[in-house]
Amino acid sequence: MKRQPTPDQLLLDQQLCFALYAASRSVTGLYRPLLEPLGLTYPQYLVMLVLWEQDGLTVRELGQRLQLDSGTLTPLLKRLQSAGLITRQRRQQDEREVDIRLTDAGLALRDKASGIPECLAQCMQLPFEQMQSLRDELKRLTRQIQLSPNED
Amino acid sequence: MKRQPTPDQLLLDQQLCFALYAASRSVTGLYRPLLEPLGLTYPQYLVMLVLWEQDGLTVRELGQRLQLDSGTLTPLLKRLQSAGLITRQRRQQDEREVDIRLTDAGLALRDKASGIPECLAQCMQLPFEQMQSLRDELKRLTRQIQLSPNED
DNA sequence: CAAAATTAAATTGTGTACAATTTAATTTTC
DNA sequence: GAAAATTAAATTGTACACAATTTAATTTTG
Repeated sequence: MKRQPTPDQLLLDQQLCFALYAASRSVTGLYRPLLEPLGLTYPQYLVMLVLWEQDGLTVRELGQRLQLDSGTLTPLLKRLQSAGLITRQRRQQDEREVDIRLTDAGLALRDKASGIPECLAQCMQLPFEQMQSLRDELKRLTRQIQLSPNED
Repeated sequence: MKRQPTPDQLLLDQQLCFALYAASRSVTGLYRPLLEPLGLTYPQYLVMLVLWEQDGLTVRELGQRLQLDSGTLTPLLKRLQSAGLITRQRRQQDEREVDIRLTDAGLALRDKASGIPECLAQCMQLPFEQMQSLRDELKRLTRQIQLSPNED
């Protein structure tokens, strides 16, 4: 009954997926103390980034941008609404769609968030160029995955 | 009342964090159809990878390896136990610790999982060397983050 | 144009994540 | 060696993710 050693391909340290999963959660952890004074969670911060860039999107458009569905966004947006940062309103021209808009408070929060990216760059100790190339390689990977047919 | 354009630093597409977050969820999505026949979720698969590598760890040791706490692991491990893949037992020499061990079924599942890494590599369309370097850069980033004092 | 198909959100249910607290066992200290 | 401190899991509570279904509005089609 000699036990086979785990083949290299199944070793945790070999996995790109785990490196990604661990890095993503670590970076999110860096944001936590910076976002806490703003009263935002990390996914909520992402929504605010999108809205600061372009206000007045539908839930669907926000979802496309962030790759999140209404099952995730609807409750998250309700919390942002409770916090007074956004409004949610059915559109007149198509009542199926819900228009998400920043309140004055939501817009004002951008100033308080403006220092966060630089603070993060400090924490990560990555030269700007290296940060860019890592980011772009990850984007390429994500795009590649989403193009592939995902057998159905 | 002219609205200021969002500064570059706050643009979603500039964020390394979002590239990481999106890539991690995309890759997890690739695993889903491959793990479903094994009856595993992605975090459960990670636990199995660790146990296939070294059986008989405590919850704390598993947590160190995967960077997860007992709040996440305890219910996850209970599900693996319900699925008949592991056993959970208090250790005799220290009753605070819970020993996690593979059942025969849990060990046998390794064979069914052995093809997954290659399948993933196919999907991601990344040359092996590039996959390795991306993985190692992510590990370096994670290590860097976890070293930094995280102001307290 | 009315029935069928499609679409956008919301809802439901399961499974993480993670902070904070609790419980129980072990170590340390006085 | 008993009280205090520490430690390991478990528990509690909040907030995602995401599959699957439901609801309501719009579009397409026969």
